[in-house]
Amino acid sequence: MSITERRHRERAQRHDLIIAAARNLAEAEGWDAVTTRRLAEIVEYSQPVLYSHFDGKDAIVRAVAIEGFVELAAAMQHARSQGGAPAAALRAVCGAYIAFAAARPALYQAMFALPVDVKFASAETPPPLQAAFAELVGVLRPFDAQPDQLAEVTWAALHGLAVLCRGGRIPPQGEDARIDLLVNRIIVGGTGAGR
Amino acid sequence: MSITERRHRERAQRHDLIIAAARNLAEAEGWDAVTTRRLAEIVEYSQPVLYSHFDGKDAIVRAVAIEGFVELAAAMQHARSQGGAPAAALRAVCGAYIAFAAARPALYQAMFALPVDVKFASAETPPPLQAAFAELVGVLRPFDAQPDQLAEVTWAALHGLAVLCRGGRIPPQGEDARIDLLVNRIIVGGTGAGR
DNA sequence: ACACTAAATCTAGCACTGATATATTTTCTG
DNA sequence: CAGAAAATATATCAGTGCTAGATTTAGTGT
Repeated sequence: MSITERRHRERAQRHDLIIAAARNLAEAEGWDAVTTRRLAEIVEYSQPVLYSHFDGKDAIVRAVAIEGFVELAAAMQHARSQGGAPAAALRAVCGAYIAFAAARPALYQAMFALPVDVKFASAETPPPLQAAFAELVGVLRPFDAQPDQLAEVTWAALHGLAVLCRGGRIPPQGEDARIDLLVNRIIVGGTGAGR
Repeated sequence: MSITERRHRERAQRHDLIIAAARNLAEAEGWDAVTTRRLAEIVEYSQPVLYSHFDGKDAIVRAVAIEGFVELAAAMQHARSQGGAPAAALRAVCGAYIAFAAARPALYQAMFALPVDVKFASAETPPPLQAAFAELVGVLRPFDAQPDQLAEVTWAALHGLAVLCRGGRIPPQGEDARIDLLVNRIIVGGTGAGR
């Protein structure tokens, strides 16, 4: 059965190759340029083979999005482990979030704009996304007795900053100051964990 | 020249009819259902007439978005004029923003997701959007010496709440509590206008 | 009132999209 | 080595935004 194993391995490789192709193409030319035909051309197979790997184009985008959640969770965890004091850690995590969104706009777009069926706190929530959210909850715990709710609002604020800045709605140069402002409001306005 | 005048009037009516058709169709079936052919069918003209009114589909969406900005500005202004104390007014404006986004999801999507070229603080910013932003700046002035920056962050937070809630990322039932939390953090964490 | 110009509108079509049914090749099995 | 089965490719479908050319409609000059 070694030959069938090899074929299975090659199929798995091609699976990953399709995801990588979609991600690279989106990052280079935007998601509009990601068509099934261009993906097939990059992978050097015919177009319909994509449908033997994925249920459709949306499934490919969703696979890219999950890769993004993994990396975002890692970036937030890394930022948290670096900063020492609670306030510094919070600032680092927020900064890492914004930096991630700015550095990989197409990836971030796949995670939050394109698919409509990935929730935060649900049974079918992708584990990486749960991990990223938990990271934010953890770093917010010192500042509120209800860190879950605070994490939702903070995530919303970070997401808003990221998307408005990327869309050009908000000038990019003030982004650091806005993060400082956001973090300050979280810190000083808190009810404290012991309340 | 009365006949040409009538034709001009009819053209203007058709212009508005196209925008209304796009908006209604998007609100009823989502923006994916808004195609040039379906719009032409609704307006009961051939498809290419759309291109004598607009530069393309994006221009139609942008026209809908600008209608949205007008109504959002009005809603925020109304909310501000109702509330008395600064804190109550702020809460009312934030609530009105979220309510607007929740009540007209497709319209809100046109305003913030689809077109990529509408800025907040720029020369070519649509006046209604400037007005809406100014409304937020005004209601935030009692709470910070730099209301512009605070308004950017607040808008980002509101936008994030709206879009995450709509996307199902965040459970809808806690939205009011999240607004309360956001407003509280803005109020108590402020540096004050006179500092 | 009629021919003629110009504007408005429509028909037909292009290149492209995501997706699928069918044909063809390749691989495994008896 | 023949036949079954899996994997891949060709050809095609309906639908998209958009546009060139034909056609109808309206306004003008005589």
